[in-house]
Amino acid sequence: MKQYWLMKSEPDEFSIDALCKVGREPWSGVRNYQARNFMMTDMKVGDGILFYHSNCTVPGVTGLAEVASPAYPDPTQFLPRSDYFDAASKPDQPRWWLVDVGFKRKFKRTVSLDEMRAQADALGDFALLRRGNRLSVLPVTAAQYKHILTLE
DNA sequence: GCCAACGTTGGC
DNA sequence: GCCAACGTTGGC
Repeated sequence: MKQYWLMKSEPDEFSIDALCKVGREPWSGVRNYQARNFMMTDMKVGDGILFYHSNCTVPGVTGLAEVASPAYPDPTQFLPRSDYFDAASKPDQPRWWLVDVGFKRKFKRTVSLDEMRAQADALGDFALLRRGNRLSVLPVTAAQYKHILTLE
């Protein structure tokens, strides 16, 4: 059963255009257990992803991607020079896991957070719209995914 | 740059 | 196990 997800990225760090260019990217750097668990245990190759730009002028969904690999340990946790280094994580029992994300397409226009808020009735309970939500990887229902596509 | 919300850490 | 302190996220 195909599932759907929303994954946030700061466009200054890694935008939908950057993903388009490289085609596929290991989603490294997630250091939140809830977000990790989604990648580690729930995501399956081929799952759909809404690519979301955060911390920018117009936050919102800017394109589509897909889960392109099974989960594997995030290599950056073992790199002492990395911002994402985690001294407490041991290679025989990695703490942080990720999946590769593959580019599908860029939206013609951004479906903004404002627009999605305005569609709260149609979208129903949506983790992205919950107050104070800071999760960078979150589940989306098939109905929500479909509805957001109609807003493009 | 501000700040509310929230997760994590560590002392007790 | 509680909770204050602290760090981070992310909208504005």
